[in-house]
Amino acid sequence: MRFEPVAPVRAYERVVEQIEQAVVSGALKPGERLPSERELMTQFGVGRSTIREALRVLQAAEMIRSRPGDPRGPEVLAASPAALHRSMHRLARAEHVGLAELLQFRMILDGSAHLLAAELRTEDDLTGLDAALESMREGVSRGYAEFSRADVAFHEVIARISRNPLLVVSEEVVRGVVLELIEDKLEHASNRTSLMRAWLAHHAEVLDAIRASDGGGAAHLAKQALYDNYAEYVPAGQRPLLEPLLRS
Amino acid sequence: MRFEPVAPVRAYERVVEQIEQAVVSGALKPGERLPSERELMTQFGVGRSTIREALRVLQAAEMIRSRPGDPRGPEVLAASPAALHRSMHRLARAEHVGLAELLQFRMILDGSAHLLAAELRTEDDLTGLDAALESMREGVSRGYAEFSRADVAFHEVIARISRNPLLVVSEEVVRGVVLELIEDKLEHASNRTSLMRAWLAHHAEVLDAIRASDGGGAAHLAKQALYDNYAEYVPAGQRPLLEPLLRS
DNA sequence: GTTAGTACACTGGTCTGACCAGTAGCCTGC
DNA sequence: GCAGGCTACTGGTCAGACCAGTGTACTAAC
Repeated sequence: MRFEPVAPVRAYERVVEQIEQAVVSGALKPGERLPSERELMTQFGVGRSTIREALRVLQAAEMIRSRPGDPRGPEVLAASPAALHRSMHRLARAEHVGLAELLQFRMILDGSAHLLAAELRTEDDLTGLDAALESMREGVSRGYAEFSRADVAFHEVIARISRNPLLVVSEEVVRGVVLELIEDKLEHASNRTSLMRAWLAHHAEVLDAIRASDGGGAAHLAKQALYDNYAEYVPAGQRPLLEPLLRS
Repeated sequence: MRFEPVAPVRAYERVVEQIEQAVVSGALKPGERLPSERELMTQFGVGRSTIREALRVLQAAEMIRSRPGDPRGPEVLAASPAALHRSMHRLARAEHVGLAELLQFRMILDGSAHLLAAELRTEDDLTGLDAALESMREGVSRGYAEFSRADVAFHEVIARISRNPLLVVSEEVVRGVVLELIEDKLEHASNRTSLMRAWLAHHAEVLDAIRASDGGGAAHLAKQALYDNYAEYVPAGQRPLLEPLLRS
């Protein structure tokens, strides 16, 4: 017979618990309002400081937002990857997770998204991809910022075609963290125009593979493109970690 | 000329900012202590409630932990994936992700983990896997709960061999969510012993592939095993979403 | 000298009550 | 009909208090 260690349960934790439960169960939908702090205080039978600490925790988790003076009370937010992004970013900075691991993960996600996209794409999806590629082509002459936005849009279309929100969100988060880690190095890239052209050519190839419903090909192209573009920022000793993914 | 919208900066946010900065910059290392709330109050020149709200936020981010009565003050924690785990869990439950998407995602993660494990495994890793498999074999006769624990342990070893914490954490989270969704159905499974034996055989095959450094084979076996075990709970119309992954 | 027991100073958790700046909506007075 | 101000609220912050619990230093008994 073994006993579990018990931790004292704080009052604010039980408040968080109940509100969180109401949100995830759907009893409180995004856009709806919580009662005011003073009202919650009487409903929960605790002091205002307890309520406020609970609301702070929920706010840090990006579940609610409150604004002084708003008589409608704190707002319930839609689930967003913002909190996920923050915690992943923190973890990455704490260097348990380096660029190599992030890139590895991104190759996995991006490769799978392309594979699924190639297999599941409809004619409409292809039209959307054509449009996204065209924006990128225009972006080349409009400067890096514009091109980058079009690039992100292309990736988002791919992710959407794969029809898996988890894939979409994870990829978005990891992409953001990767960019934050190397943005200073990217700033100094000299030959941006040729980089953009190469990137554009990659995407055109990917699109061809997707059009041909060649999932394996699209996945490989996507992973290869990530490797070609970012591997130089990964310490040489860790690059072998990425290579098995290119062969799959 | 465009202006940025400004958001009022709360006092507790600036407290969070400073403490967080001290932690990520390394000025405060894990295991070290923050001053007591009353001391922080005078250092920051704010009231105790402000300090407490800041500490709550940091605590929700798993950066510190405080215990009443400890005269050494709040403890700075080492970076851990716990916060990431929580936010991913929340997102998975909130986003309209069904069993099909979860399983798809898990096949991707598990497949990639097995692929990497097969390519990166050392002799020591193989020893660890042998031990884990042995525990599973013993678990068969000790009942489902014991077997399940050994199974989880096996998966964790695999994930650790792949040497990517993101993969480890994501897979753990998704596995948890999947189990939550179907646990009621699993409870009623009648022929548990034969299920366990089949599962065990699967794992032995996987181990063989990993021993042979056959990444593709290990990945395929892992995905196939997930499909065989869980596809029956996925609505028939959504099963085609999973099949492209089996062919990669 | 060692040890059991106790007193104390301190911790975080919670409550109360207060004040402030700001908001939304009503409600005048034109 | 409408601009402008009034008012009742909101959240943000502070001050002060009490409590249960902890760690430590001191004391008393052996």
